[in-house]
Amino acid sequence: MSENLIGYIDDQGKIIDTQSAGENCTATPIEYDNSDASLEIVRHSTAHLMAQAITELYPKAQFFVGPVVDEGFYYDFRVDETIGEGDLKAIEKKMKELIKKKYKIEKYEMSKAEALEKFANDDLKQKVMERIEDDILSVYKQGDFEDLCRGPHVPALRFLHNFKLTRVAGAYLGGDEKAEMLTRIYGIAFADKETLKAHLHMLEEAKKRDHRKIGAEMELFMFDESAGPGLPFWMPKGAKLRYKLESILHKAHLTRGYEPVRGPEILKADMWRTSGHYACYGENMYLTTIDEQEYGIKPMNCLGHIQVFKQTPKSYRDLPLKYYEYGVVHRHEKSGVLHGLFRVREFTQDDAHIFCEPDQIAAEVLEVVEFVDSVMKLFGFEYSMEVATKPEKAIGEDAVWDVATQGLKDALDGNNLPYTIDEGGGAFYGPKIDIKITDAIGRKWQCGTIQVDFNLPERFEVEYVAADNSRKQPVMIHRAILGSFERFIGILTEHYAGEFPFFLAPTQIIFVPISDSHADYAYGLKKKLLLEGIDSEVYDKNDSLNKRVRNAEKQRVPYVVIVGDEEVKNNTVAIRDRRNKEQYNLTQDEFMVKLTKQLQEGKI
RNA sequence: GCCCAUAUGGCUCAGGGGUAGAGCACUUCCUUGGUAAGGAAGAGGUCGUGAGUUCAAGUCUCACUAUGGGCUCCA
Repeated sequence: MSENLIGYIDDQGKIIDTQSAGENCTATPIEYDNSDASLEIVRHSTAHLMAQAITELYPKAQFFVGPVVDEGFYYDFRVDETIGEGDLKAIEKKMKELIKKKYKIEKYEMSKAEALEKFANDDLKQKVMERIEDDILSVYKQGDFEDLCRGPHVPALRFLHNFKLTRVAGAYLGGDEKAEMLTRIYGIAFADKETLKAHLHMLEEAKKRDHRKIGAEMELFMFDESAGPGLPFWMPKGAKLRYKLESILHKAHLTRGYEPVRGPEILKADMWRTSGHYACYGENMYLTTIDEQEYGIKPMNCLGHIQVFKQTPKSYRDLPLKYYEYGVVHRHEKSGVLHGLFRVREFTQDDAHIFCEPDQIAAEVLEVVEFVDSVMKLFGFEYSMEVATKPEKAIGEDAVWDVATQGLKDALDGNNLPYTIDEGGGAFYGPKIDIKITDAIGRKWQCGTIQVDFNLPERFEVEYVAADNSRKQPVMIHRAILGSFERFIGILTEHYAGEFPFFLAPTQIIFVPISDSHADYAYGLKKKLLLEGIDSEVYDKNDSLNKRVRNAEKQRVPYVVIVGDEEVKNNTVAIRDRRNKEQYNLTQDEFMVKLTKQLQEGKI
């Protein structure tokens, strides 16, 4: 038996640890390394080692569950003391001490009845066992420490050298908001020191891309305590960036047959009652009273678009009719979930509603999916799609839901587009396809969404005249591609680490005149560029040339352009191309052609 | 909302009971320099807010506010 054998993996991909496998196990051996199977065992055992250390430091600690997760492992437990980040070091130290004791990890089994008896004094273990259906339970033992556990585990503690406890957090027992809150400690483990170090380094690098940090450095956006949480302010640089993104999207909508509309920011509460928002979404809405009338600030833009649609009679010839709006919405998100631009209380959706006949749904959904794809390609994003089904709080009949849900699936299936299912994740008025983007540190964020809705047209008696002169009800497809400008710009910032492509960069060029006498030439160029829709700055402060070049370079601007006697005389520019890391000279005309061409790259 | 942590000039951070420090940024002056920090002088904070303990509080306690890490991944 190899010294590095820590388990086996059978034909079904199930991991069997050495404690469970017999002497003559024929399954494929798992060696101690950084493979997925190996790390799963190692991390699970490290979670146990941590629990053992916590038991020694906090003898009264009671443990709930300690699974392996995507990014390592955690253990949930209850202690009387409060444990902070500062306590992690002590726990790590204790873990290292325990490793030196060279315990073997042993396994034994007992009936569920015996286990219930054995852990009779531990209500958390009782809760764990409630959720287990098996009749035979296993217990793992290392030194004095015993824990009910399904395994798998490494044979001995010596395999657990390379770990790091990363954070301490609170977590509800069983993820239930109404349940007690336990303490959770997260950690990560690898098979060797180098990989652990590399992983921690990667996390550090990801932190540098954090849009909150870059947003402050580049003066894109800000929050203000006196204004309120989750309410972003756009500073000039951020507003320029946003304006560029909006412009790109405007054209993209117009060329795809969408028409702009705009609804009011607040509507009478009765309208929200009719729509179902009051009942299903009321707790997230901001309500106010004006002249003894209750009003609701819009959390969605649908109602405005419906009213516009209803204003004039519509024919089947008008369908599909696509209205779009950069709709500002307000939603009362729980204070604890606010997160930079990713989760705010006021944001602007790139929202559209497509009114169409039922047999047009598939084609329209597909067209939206293609729109999404071209936007994501423009920015080089990986994304995934998810079909979300009927949630607990919902309006409309099941049969209608089934038709709509199937419609979405058919549109994707028919075109071989991969997707997953999010059971119960739909909007209260209909099922949806969510488009999720992965951010710099692997978190997934919902951006675009496509939702089929039979309910609102019915509730608001939306109609069109069909070919046979009868009145029919259109289907509404709600859709957003970026989701919100706030979140999308946050993700873009991390994606590019602030080094936005030319067509998005808030400042596209910084001119550095060598001396005062060259400033006018630079200002002339700046004006010329502005007429082409290109933003530039002239850095003519009284600093040394070297310093100005250095500072300009640090601004994450695509081009730094130096102008001196040479350039003024020949009508040229000396370019420092940051993106391509090269320097070259161009005539003014060549320069303009190059830049206007680059602007075109932002077309979809 | 809940658990834990954090909160010092525009930014990054030091100071841990005796009435505030550094670097960068900012202002003025000198320097007019050909590609990553030239020099000098100066201004700016009562230490998130409010209470409390103390002869004395950024510094200790409590509350509040804001920010950060989490709250699906099932022995």
